[in-house]
Amino acid sequence: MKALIMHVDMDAFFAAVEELANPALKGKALAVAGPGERTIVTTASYKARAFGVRTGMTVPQAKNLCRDLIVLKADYRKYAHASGLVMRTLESFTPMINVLSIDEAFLDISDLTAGFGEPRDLGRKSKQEVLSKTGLTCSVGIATGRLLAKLASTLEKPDGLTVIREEDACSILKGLPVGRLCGIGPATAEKLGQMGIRTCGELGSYPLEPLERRFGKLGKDLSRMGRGLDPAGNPILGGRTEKSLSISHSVTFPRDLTGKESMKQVLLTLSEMVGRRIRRHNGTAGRISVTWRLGDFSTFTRQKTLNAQVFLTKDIYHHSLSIFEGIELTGPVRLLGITLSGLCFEGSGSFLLEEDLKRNRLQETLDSVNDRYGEFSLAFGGTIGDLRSQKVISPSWRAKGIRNSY
DNA sequence: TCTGGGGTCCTAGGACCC
DNA sequence: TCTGGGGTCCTAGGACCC
Repeated sequence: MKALIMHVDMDAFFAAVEELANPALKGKALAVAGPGERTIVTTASYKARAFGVRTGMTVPQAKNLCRDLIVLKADYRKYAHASGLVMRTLESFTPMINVLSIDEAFLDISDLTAGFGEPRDLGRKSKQEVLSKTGLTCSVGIATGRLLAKLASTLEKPDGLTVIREEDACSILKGLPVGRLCGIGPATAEKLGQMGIRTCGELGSYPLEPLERRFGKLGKDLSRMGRGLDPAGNPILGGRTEKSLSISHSVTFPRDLTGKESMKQVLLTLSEMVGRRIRRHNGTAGRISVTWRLGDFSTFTRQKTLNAQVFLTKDIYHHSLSIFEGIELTGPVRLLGITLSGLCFEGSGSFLLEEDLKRNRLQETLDSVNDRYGEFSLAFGGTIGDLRSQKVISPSWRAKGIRNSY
């Protein structure tokens, strides 16, 4: 028997949570924007969407379309809390759940429909439960695979419920633009277009060989996707918890910066931010990358594989700085970021050198004070407290793997 | 007052080793 | 007096996702 998958996608999640927290906002044209001054709309309420406001627009662009638009700064703590309620509610249906992001999850409901009758009844029941437990609406898609379930959840948004039966998949895909499938973005859609492929129907019936020649490994997946099948090797639902592969922080400056000196202060702050996160999870990093973006949006990275795993702010800063000093900046800098990778979560190990022991104790003291009184209450000289408002979603919100706690 | 921030996966070239 | 070939690690960049 084929697996039956349900995809649950919250409707205008951040905006809906804000409306719930402040009923005066209910039904208003609302946009939630990122941190900082040069920011974009991350979520628009449906009222705002009616004016043409979309995710990814700059705030001025959005306001141009909708004079009365209310713009709120994202408050991830609020969203994480609401998300926890949503996911726990879904988990009460089945442990076979794969949390895809803060507002989305897949459920394997293959063995579940017996108790709920038709798949549609189960979809309806889960929507009711989410609404009654959280006050939030979601859109649900049910199909024989993740690709189609995810597509289905978009077909009747908001507050939708769509079941794609196996026998109907072909007719739905026939005229559907390839870009509607999760995994086919603008670049791939453009390349497919050059081959004369515009719809999923055309993609599914296209000979495999030229697709593989053009796209390599992706070619086989594309062919499957055109026929409504999941890409090969898609992760299995309900697997073990996976750890992050990387931890990063970046900032876009209010105005492009030119002086390398001022950017070093930012590097130190970013080192502290990624360092605190990796220490909180008892991890270490074996690789450090520095990312910078120029005013023209060209983006570069330089990375360094380390001889030893690191987790202390001072060490992260030291290595980032050595990368940064080797960089020749060819213009004003818009964004600066640090990524830790080559992660290991088996603990920070023992401290063989007295010096390391002392530095680690100092770090633990700083971390515990910051834990109690808030980020950057205490920090090495030079960190910039202004970044402190830029809280992030905890790593358990990764777009991959199975959540185990909130 | 064009274009956030945090992620994953894939490719491709070079170094290096056997 | 010719330029094998596989495997692995490292690096930089691109595509895509929410």
